[in-house]
Amino acid sequence: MVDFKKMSEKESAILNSAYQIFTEKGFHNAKVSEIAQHAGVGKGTIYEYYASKEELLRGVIQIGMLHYIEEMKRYIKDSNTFWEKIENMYTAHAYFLTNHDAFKKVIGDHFSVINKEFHDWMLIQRNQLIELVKEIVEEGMDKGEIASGQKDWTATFILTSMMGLQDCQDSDDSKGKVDFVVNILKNGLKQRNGD
Amino acid sequence: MVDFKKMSEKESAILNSAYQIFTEKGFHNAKVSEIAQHAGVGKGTIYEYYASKEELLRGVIQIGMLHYIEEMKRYIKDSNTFWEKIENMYTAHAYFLTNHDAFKKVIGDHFSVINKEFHDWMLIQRNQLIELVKEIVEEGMDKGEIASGQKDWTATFILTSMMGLQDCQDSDDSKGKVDFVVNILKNGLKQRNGD
Amino acid sequence: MVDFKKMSEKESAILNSAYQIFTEKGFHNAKVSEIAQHAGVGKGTIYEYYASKEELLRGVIQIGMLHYIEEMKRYIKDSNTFWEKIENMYTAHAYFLTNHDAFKKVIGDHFSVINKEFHDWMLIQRNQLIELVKEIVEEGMDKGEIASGQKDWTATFILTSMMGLQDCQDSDDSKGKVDFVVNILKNGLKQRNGD
Amino acid sequence: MVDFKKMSEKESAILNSAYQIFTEKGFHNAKVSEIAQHAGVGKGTIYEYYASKEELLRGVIQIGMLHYIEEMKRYIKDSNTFWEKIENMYTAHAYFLTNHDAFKKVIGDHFSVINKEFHDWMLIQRNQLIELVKEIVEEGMDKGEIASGQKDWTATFILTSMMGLQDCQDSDDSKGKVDFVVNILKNGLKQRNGD
DNA sequence: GATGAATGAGTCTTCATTCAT
DNA sequence: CATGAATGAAGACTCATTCAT
Repeated sequence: MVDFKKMSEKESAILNSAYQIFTEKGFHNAKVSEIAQHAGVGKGTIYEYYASKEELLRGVIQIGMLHYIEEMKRYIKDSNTFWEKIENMYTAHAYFLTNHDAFKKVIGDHFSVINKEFHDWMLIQRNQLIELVKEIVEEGMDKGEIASGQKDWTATFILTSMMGLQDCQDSDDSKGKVDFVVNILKNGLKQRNGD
Repeated sequence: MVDFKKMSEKESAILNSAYQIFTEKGFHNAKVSEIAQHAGVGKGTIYEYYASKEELLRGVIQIGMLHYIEEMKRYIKDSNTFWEKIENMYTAHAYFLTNHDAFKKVIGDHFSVINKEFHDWMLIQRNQLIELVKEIVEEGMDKGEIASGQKDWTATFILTSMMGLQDCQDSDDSKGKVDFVVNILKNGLKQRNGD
Repeated sequence: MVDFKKMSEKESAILNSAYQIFTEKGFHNAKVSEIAQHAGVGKGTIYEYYASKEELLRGVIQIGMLHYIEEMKRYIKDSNTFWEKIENMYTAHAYFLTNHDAFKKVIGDHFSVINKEFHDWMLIQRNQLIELVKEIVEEGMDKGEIASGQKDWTATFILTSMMGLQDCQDSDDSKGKVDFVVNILKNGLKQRNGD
Repeated sequence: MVDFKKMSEKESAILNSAYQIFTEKGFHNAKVSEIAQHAGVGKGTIYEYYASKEELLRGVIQIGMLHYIEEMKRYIKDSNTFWEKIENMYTAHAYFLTNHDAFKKVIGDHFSVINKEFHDWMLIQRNQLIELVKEIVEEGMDKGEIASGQKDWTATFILTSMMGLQDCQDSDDSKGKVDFVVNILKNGLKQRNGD
């Protein structure tokens, strides 16, 4: 999955196994002994390279992030226009996630502690939200308030944009950001006649 | 923080304390005994209401989610146009997060297992990404490729939009979605003369 | 099962339920709350009659023992000869155990902590012993060393007699007792011509 | 007490300590930590060898049973006649119990949950029974219905024989067994003139 | 008397970490 | 360097018992 240069074969094996086990089970449910076994090394050997389980997690994430950002930069390097860069960056992101699928779980999914039943419940909640937005989108498209097109993607885009509002600090700040984002959306989604 | 009707005072206290401790320390580092103490009840009392620590987490998240979605619906109810709805929804989201600040941590932040030092490192990584995008944005604005304005917000918006690409399944799917999103961005961020 | 006079209906219900639950699950795995529920009373009510769970167990056993001994005496009362008495006593014992089947579990079976798999293993061990004795018995019958007859019962009888040797204190004591018991067996099992 | 070959010193120590603590306090009142301390090992070490406290109990009993049966077989091996075998078996049994005194407690005594006061009460109950039988025996000897001799032992033997009637399934079954056992007794205990 | 919500002492079990080999 | 047997701190969970109603 993740390949590293300048790293002993053992360390590389450890990091790879850690990556896999962490992504599969989550940090707390992953056992050092399991990682060791998976890597084909002794438990103690891991501590030759990493001072603690947390240090190991950091190793995994660092490697992942470095690769991610490197890849991002590599994709952008040969682009000239803004839109080329953005498009390439997005492509790199999508590509990275597709090929390092599990990685996002280390970064984003902490629900491994939760059983499947509940996880499904969470998705239902999320879907409720998406449905809510999809209805609004559908109505908007019908009335011609926004450009017709992929309803699902549009709803997802709207929802995703909303998630960017996480760091508002006060009412004014949030008002400003909401305006800003909604304005972009307005332009982005409005009826386009030709282009 | 979270207020519940139809719930014994004790259960409400437990849920509130659980909410607080979970958001402060993360699920795995939160101790049931600590939650009990914080709620001013005995350890055993928690188990009268919730069969396990996980069940308790679910209780916390469920309540949070229900409130979140309820609030969302309430804000939208009296809106007529698409853009009113969207704006209100965004406002509700920002408002909710501002007022239930810690909640997003239960849902989105799993880095509580990680010490501050490392957390900072993560932010630096993230900032690297933002800086990368900010540079692109700046250049784009300078060259007139996109409308001038809030550089930070624009970069964040671009980054956030990118995060919505998480569920691509194959190369074609990702290509389509990238195109879709970039197109919206193009329209959303392009030079607007008049409006 | 067990009926008691001079006892409130509630106490009687509690004792009966305790008897049942204790015999089903063993003392430690029986929960006071379960007994209360089974008896149709509140948990606290049990403590009105019995100071503790142990006290309750004592109540159950005492009642059981009293009945057992009473019954024994009742059966013997009208017998005249030694052998009538013995026979009646044995009959009473067998009858009691058949009708208070579970009671012996409280008294004799402490393996409720052990899962089925292991319990079966224990029985196999016991059977090994019985088989061992049965072989000896068979051989003895074939050679005419003992009277022919029920092999199983004979083996069981021999084994049971052996169990009576539990309280030997030293080598001499045990020697004496072994001699004593074996002598009775010799006479009891030897070829009988006529009777 | 129990000696084992092919077993690490640590495991042997654990098993011995478990044996001792279990026999002293009973399974439920024995604490794993206490066993560990007694064995001079860490609590966790026990779990290196035995998956659970129950597994440990099984280990203790299995070893005990294996030794018991082995010893039994060893004693019998060189015997030729039926009565030699029986005598040797009985001797082995008595010997085993004398030397592994506590073992019978793990197997047969579950009253460790009960305090001394009550345990004594139980013995009194048992003695009542013995007294009852002793009286009958005495009378029988006086009247010449049975051979004179050790009254105590005779009473115990009779009582022990009775305990073998535990597995009767119905009235007929019990009748048959009672007859069978009483008949052996009749022959075993009757007046022997010469021998 | 009767109740059951509340309690918290008590224990098994896990697992990251160490260190002698 | 590599190992894995040994460790013990830490914490979820149980359930007998209490006591206000």
